Amino acid sequence: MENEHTKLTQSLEDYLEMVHMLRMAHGIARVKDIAAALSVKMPSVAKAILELKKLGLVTQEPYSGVELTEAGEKAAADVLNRHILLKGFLIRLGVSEAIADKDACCMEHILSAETLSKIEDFMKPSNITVTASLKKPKVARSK
Amino acid sequence: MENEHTKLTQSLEDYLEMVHMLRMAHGIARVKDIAAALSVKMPSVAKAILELKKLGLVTQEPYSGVELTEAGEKAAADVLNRHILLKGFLIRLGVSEAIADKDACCMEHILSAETLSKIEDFMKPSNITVTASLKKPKVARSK
DNA sequence: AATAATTTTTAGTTATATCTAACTTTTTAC
DNA sequence: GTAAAAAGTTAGATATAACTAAAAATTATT
Repeated sequence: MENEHTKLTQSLEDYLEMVHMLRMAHGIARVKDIAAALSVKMPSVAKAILELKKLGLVTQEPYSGVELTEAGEKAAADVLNRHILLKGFLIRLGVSEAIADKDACCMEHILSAETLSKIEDFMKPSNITVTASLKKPKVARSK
Repeated sequence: MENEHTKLTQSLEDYLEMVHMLRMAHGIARVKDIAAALSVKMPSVAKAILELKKLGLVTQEPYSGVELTEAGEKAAADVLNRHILLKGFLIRLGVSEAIADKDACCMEHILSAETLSKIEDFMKPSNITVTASLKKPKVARSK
């Protein structure tokens, strides 16, 4: 229960999420790889990791990979789930994958629970959008 | 043509948009009202206005209301149009008005042109979402 | 095993964006 | 028309989040 209710900054959420993704992809989250993935320099990563340590979300032996605590794992998974939901949502709207990924990455930090919940509803398979047929009927209607 | 291509920060976009809204609503945008509307203190507004002046987006006689330059008018209208589009979009998804307004206010600064364009498409009246009938048929089907 | 290369960390700088406190100008009220 | 109140400004502090430069530790090469 510790400091789980300390609202993370957007930046720290990004770092936490990236640690999670790198650990899933390569088993280990190195400072160098986090920096490359987020397009920042290594000292920026070092400072962020220090913050996340203070918040009890990650641990790190000096000069080695970053690990997630239980609370960190949960927080990272939350962010990642929002990312996945939003990316899928944008793709459903017709946005290209690269842009959907980029925009989801911004949206994941700012949307309220209510909006996220409505987007979840929208993504349920029973919600079907009718488009083309109403715009440009391709076949002449019978009479 | 001046410095129109200086990408504004999210914060400066908010101030510019608020100047525009207050001028439309009350004819004048006072420091005090901008501060109240954005929930910041007056010195924060003063600094922001100084920045916007440097960028050639607003003018201000000392100790009086803030005016928009032509470039400022255009930039503010852009932000406001995004706001209106996004708020309507969220409401269409079922989000309450207050939350739609709040979330639109964050989204308006971060979404790519492509995503905004797809959201515009979605909002065209010919796009109709079919929901309830597929979830819970209220009438027994014939046969 | 010594040296070179890489990785990580530390220290210090810069920019943005907020704040409080204090000062100035303008407006309002008597 | 002066005194009080309100509005605006200036100055200085704090926090976040990035950077460069340089030091320290680890890993790789020969």
